[in-house]
Amino acid sequence: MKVVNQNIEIDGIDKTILRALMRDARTPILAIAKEVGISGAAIHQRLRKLEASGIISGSKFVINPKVLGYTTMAFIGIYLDKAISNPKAVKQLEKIPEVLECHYTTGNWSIFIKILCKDNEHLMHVLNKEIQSIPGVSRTETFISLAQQIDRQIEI
Amino acid sequence: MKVVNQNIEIDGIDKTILRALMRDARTPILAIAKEVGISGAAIHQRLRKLEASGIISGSKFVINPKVLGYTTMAFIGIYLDKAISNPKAVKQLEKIPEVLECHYTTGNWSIFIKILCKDNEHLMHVLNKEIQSIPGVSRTETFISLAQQIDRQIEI
DNA sequence: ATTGAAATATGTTCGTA
DNA sequence: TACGAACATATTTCAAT
Repeated sequence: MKVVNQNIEIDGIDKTILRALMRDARTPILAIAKEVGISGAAIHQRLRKLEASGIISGSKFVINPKVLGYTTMAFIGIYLDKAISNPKAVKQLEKIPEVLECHYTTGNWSIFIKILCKDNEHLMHVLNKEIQSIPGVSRTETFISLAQQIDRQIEI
Repeated sequence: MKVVNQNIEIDGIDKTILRALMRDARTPILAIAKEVGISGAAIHQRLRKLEASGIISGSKFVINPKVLGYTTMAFIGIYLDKAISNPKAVKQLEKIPEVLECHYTTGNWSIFIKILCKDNEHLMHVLNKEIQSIPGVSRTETFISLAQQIDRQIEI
């Protein structure tokens, strides 16, 4: 597990910087500087500090999967045989690009995943041909997302 | 529902551009230009086209919640009374910053959410005080994520 | 669609307070 | 920490192909 600095002091200016960049990673430093009322150089220096602290884990372009025809999101609870090691199953799941998230969870399932497919037919294929064929997968329970109402990061 | 252009032709160069920016939203255009072997101006023009197509829905700084002490992720299936309208419940969930995702799903639950809390105590508070107190919420089922192994976007 | 060059805008460094 | 000025890079526009 990666060690991260847990002793960070984030003041209001830092929060403004982070909030602006969480909304739009390309917000110019000088636009933020103008908003908070200090110089661009100071914003730049604070950004360096925030990066060093580990609080920023990267910046990403977010693509809209619907435009590419991916309209069917689903959550799948997976039951694994005792025999198979969970990490081995995760390695197989990593090879399936439709799997966007994978968690070990408490409760009945061994593994819980989020997948994104083009349509129900595609979902069925991934479920029956890709996931069910992983050694150790005994049973799955699928919940299709009919609509996503909230999608955001934690509040700073 | 937002209308998006479904008739997009994405060639290999577009894919290289998108993949670079999905990895790091601040990748310089000229670095991409060098990688694919065409001019910066051409990359710039393709980026404009991709933005106009709607395939890019934004760019974000990704923050590492662990550094802020948020270490407990959970998924919660929510049962709603027939009486309450689902959108009303969603409106209440929007007010809870710990709720990162919210879906209408097939299956037993009316609503399925992902939440991120500092610890189990915090999770219990959000569950018992914030979520259970929403009018119409009759019962919930909680699955705590012990570890997240995969977290990514769809492959381009 | 692509190019190179020019014009703008933005990011970064540094000496100083 | 913060500042401004100097400097280095990056983005954007444009006429031409």
